[in-house]
Amino acid sequence: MRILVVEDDKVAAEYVRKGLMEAGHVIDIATDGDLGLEMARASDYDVLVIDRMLPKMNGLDILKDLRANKDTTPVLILSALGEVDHRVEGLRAGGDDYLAKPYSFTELLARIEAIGRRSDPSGGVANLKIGELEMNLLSRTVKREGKKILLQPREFRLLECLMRNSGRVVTRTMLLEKVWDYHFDPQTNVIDVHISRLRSKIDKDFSVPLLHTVRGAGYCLQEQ
Amino acid sequence: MRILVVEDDKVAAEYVRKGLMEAGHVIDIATDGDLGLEMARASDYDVLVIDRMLPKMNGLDILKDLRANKDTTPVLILSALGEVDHRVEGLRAGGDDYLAKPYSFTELLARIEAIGRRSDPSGGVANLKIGELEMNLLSRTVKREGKKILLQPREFRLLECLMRNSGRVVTRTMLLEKVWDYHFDPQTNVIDVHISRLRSKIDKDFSVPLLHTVRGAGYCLQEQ
DNA sequence: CATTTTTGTAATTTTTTCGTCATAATCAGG
DNA sequence: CCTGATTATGACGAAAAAATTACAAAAATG
Repeated sequence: MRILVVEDDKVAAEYVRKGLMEAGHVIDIATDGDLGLEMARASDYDVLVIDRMLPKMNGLDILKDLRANKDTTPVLILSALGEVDHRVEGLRAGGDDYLAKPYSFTELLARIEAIGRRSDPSGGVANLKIGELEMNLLSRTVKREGKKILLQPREFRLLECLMRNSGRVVTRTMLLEKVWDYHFDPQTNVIDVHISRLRSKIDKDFSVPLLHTVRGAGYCLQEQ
Repeated sequence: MRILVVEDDKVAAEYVRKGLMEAGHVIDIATDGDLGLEMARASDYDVLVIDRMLPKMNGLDILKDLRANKDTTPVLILSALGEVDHRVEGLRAGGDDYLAKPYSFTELLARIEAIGRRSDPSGGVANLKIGELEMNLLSRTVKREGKKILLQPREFRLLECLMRNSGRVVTRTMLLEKVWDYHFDPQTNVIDVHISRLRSKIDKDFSVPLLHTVRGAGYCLQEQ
């Protein structure tokens, strides 16, 4: 795939370029917003990776400009902080997915390939679905069997993380990192408490549980 | 995988240990350079994670010493300073990868698994299969003839070890090392008990047994 | 600035898992 | 067909992990 990375931090950009090249893609790098927009317009990329914070022109403005001109190239927005509103903003502006720093390269690659593979670029609404359980990232709503489920912000992030990794075990350490931004062990049972609350909302009133505990490791969201 | 972490900051080391354990690996920790080198030499690890700055002996010196003695175990170098030349230094000394602090745990895990996979390509397979018996490492589930089998954590590790060595006899000593992380003989029949439990789950309800006893030696998982 | 909502902590209960022991079964060699 | 050694199995209780509950702190809201 031809990928444009708009990122001002040269070390980070170089690192991403190297990794994506090894994965068999062709990469261009733009180090500021103006250049990024110009390159995105001039050339036909399969995916754009845009940092939210950029010199000269904000990442979201590039995205809005492109979308205003009917450009439907899939866009992945990188944001520095995992704040709730900031994460949705990228989608609102027309992004196809977002990723909060610090991310692992594996994750970045997976998401780039996911949005690049998507057949209908226009319908790039961020929707996650496991069995009868659906999550819409844009409207921040969750449904199971059509019934609306109200989640607290933290519960939403927890479920989002589990849904993005459905079918695989998400360890406690990973949850702390992805959902709480903790890079240490808080020595409390925050996770247990929130899992319990989440369960009472998404599993309690339904016949088949989706959220399974994996003792000694973490949790796994899966059908059956 | 068996992983040695050489890191003097005990809190950081404990955090990494916990995370890697949840991810299903066996971890040893060395809190200074001398000890790290000694342990790396004495035991056979799949991956070494070495902090660059250490008391008693520099991380790079450990690495150089190992490489000078033809030890090719994959090494991931951790460094507090993310500067480019340090990265090059680490790689030049024989490291397989380099990660600058502060890093995300997810990224550390991804890299450890990546370099571990490089030396043992079979290590990265998500599914193990012997005849009709299947193990999914991502969701940590086991099936035989399509039927789900619930295993306890220790039973799962036991089966994983047997499956990775299918067709070969796995000795009791090997099982103690890989499954229990015991480096001594517990003088009890733990293994027998767990083998018995495992059998009752994977073989009992099926016509052909897969788990065979090899008297005086150990056990062997095999078709027929 | 008061009120409501949301989140995190701590205490408690419940569940699960593990290892040991006691005893039974099986095997191999004489 | 014994016999000693090895392996198999079942049951029990301690320990660990996770679930739940109630409450307090913190954050958001108007």
